[in-house]
Amino acid sequence: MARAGLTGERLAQAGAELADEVGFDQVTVSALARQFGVQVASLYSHVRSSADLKARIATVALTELADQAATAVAGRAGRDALSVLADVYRDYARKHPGRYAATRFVPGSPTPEQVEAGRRHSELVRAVLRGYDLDEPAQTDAVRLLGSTIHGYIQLESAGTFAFTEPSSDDSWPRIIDALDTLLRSWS
Amino acid sequence: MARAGLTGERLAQAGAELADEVGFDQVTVSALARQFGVQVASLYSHVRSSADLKARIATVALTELADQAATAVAGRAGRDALSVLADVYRDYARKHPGRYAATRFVPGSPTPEQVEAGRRHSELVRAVLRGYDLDEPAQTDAVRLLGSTIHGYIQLESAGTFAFTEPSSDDSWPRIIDALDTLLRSWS
DNA sequence: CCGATTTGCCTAAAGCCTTTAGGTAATTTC
DNA sequence: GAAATTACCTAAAGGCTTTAGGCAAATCGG
Repeated sequence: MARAGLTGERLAQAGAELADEVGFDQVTVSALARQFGVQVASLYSHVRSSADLKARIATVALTELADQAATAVAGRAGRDALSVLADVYRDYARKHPGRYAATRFVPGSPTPEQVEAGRRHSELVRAVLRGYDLDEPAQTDAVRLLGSTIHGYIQLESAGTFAFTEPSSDDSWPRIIDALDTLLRSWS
Repeated sequence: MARAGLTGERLAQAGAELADEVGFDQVTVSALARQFGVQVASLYSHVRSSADLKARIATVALTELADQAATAVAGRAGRDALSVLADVYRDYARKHPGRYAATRFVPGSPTPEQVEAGRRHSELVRAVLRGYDLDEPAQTDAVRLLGSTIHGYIQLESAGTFAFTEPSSDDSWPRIIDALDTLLRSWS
């Protein structure tokens, strides 16, 4: 019998694609095995559990997102950097809803890769904040504010909370980013 | 055989309590049946499906939260109102993590009760914003900003994102609310 | 108050998902 | 080419969801 060539890597990658197609919650070890035309139990040689699979998908997404954000922010500062960073997150969430949902998956204790990815993300936000000259602890407050707002907006938007009401969500978004920029500029 | 006296109402209520104890994701029709000392299939006379049960729990939580917020905001304005409203959400999330998680449950199409509860929430935020004199569309933008930030913060905080780093999450929170107050005051 | 209807809870069963145990065959290593 | 490793398999147990069909308790009409 020919082998499918499964590895933890490929499963996480395929799981990420599957998540975008059917939704992160619908990603199961069974569904993934079906995709590879393989028996369910076979995947358990590469993945410890269903939660482990999801954690791996989360890592894929978190890393991919950090890479894109890093590229986008490079060479920019101030309002420009802030806007581009926020857009990367939002665009990623729209393009890869399953992967984005995966980034919210928190296993009991995060893996080292996830901790590292998390560090990269907050480091990027801090880089953007360099353009606003804030001291500690204000800088940490600002990181939390930006993270909360951007993530919260994406979350509510994708839940449909802003749909069917004027102004459109697309119109509110840049104005909210503008407001954050103003706020950071005058952070007491 | 004595009857347990199940109704959709009581199941939703018990489901909400169970959610706080074991986590919203762990609330299953089976677990609930076990709590009532009743066969699983019996619940299906009162609840259409697992998703229906979760939607009912979401409605319970959304309504409860709107009630508390309405009480807290009554008779307050400006920064005071904003701060109290935000605290109600955050305290509710800490006290009732399962219920709060339930508020994020979005079934395919929301029930009329959920739509109504959602309307109440945005209406409350609008009431708070009356203290800041904003015209449309700025007011809607501001509603979205506040909703995103408050919800986003609670979400990240409960995921542990802010844990183990200085300043404590409790310290950042009021400063972020302050910053939002300042921002709203000077919304261009 | 009693028979008829409704309603609440039950048993049974099928389908899907997770996870473990233990086996066979393909691949790699020496 | 033999030995060791690795990839995938079959089997099986246990949990959750959901539907179908049945009995008994509560309620209603006369």
